[in-house]
Amino acid sequence: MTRPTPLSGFPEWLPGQQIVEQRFVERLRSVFELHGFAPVETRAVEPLDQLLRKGETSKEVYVLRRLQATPEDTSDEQLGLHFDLTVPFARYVLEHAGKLQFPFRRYQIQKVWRGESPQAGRYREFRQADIDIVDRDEVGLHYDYELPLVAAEALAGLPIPPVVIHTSNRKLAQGFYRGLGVEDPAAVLRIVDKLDKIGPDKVVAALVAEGLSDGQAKACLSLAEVVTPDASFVERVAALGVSDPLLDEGLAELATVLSAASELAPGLLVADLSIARGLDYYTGTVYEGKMRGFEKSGAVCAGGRYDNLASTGTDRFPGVGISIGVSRILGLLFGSGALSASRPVPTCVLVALPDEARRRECDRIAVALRARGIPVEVAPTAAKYGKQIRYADRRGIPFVWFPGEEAGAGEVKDIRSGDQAPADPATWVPPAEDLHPTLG
RNA sequence: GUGGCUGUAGCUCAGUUGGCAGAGCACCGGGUUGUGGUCCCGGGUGUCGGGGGUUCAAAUCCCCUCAGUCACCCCA
Repeated sequence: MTRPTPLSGFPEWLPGQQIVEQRFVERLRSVFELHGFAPVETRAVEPLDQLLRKGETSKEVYVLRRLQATPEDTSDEQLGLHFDLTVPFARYVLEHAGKLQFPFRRYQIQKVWRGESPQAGRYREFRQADIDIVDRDEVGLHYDYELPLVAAEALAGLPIPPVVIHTSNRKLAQGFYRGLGVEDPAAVLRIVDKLDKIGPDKVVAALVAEGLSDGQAKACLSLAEVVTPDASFVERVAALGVSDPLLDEGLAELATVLSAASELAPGLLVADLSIARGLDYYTGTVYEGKMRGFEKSGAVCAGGRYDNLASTGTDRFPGVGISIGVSRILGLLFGSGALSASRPVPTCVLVALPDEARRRECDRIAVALRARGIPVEVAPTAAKYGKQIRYADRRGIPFVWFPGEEAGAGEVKDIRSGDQAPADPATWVPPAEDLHPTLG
């Protein structure tokens, strides 16, 4: 048996990192629930036609197939692993609409799969944390600022660099391009989106190469260069002299979002009219959150409004949502050594074992401590005390408990300070910050 | 999916025109029959990412492949 090698794009964390991820997810969940979002989990697979209902995402989807399937057997052939949590949620809403109350707010924290080529912070299997609100027929515009603010609040409570959510509106851009007489708005969006990467001159050149006139290209660039912390982008766009009803609609929507956000949580959202990307089901507001110091590594959260994702012939459930890239954030910060747990094991106390014959006595000490919620393990062997202390030290376990010569007369040592004092397993408590591993 | 760079011990890396696989840190044992970290002594712990080829001889040259990374594409 040769040693297994990693699988490209399928990261696995070490225990210390897994502890970080769990703390991280717990934090997100608690903030989501604080805002009244209900938990949902969907199956890992969806019918392929559900996944591909919108846009050209087929190349990203992993398809499921039974190993023993005969060529004639196509029963599973239509299943694919979900590549995000929004499409499965839209399906879930339609399927359970009769049992849900609208507007429906849910959070969903699960892994998703995409057949992309991996890079730093970019995986084929990764965890996302989504919040979405859907409603029947119409979903209120106020949700367009509520959701990014909840996501920002959840992230702000974690020991990570600040995240700023860049916000734009698909209608605004599309209306602008239409008013300008541009033929292929999608191509323009793709080019304009690279502004921060390739710079204004190359953007104009690429737009001209796409068939735009010099004037059109410069107008598109001017729009993309608009970045404001509040609703003042409206005047900036108006000054560009393009008029179109869809543009006006987009401007009004984005203005509502930005004026609310700049008042409720200054600095978390910026209007950035170069933001164009994201999955193709977005129809209005779009978000792209960037983490300070990691702007080049792409968005750490993203989302937007989707008016047409969930609809049967008669019912329509528009929604707005945002997705936090848990694996990406963790991968980037682990890679730069900027995030770790205070210790790679949950254990708070190691009960030292003086003699194998006294193991039962040590077990009783452990039981007494655990009964009060203190994570404890008993030393694996009756090695020299020096080795047992080192066992704890290597794992970052802060306390070693030494049983006394007589039952109940033990001592506990803080191995960081070396302080050691008599203690009773029935009453001793560690400092609150040592009870469980913390993020740092 | 396309292209560039990289891959040697747990980690960071050295390894000459092809000639016995190395260093620092980490780790293990002992000094120290029972309270660690310092210090001293001892130990290399390795399919040189994997497979194939050239050669008397390959970590070194060639081909393929896997992984990491960067750019593109796309995106969390």
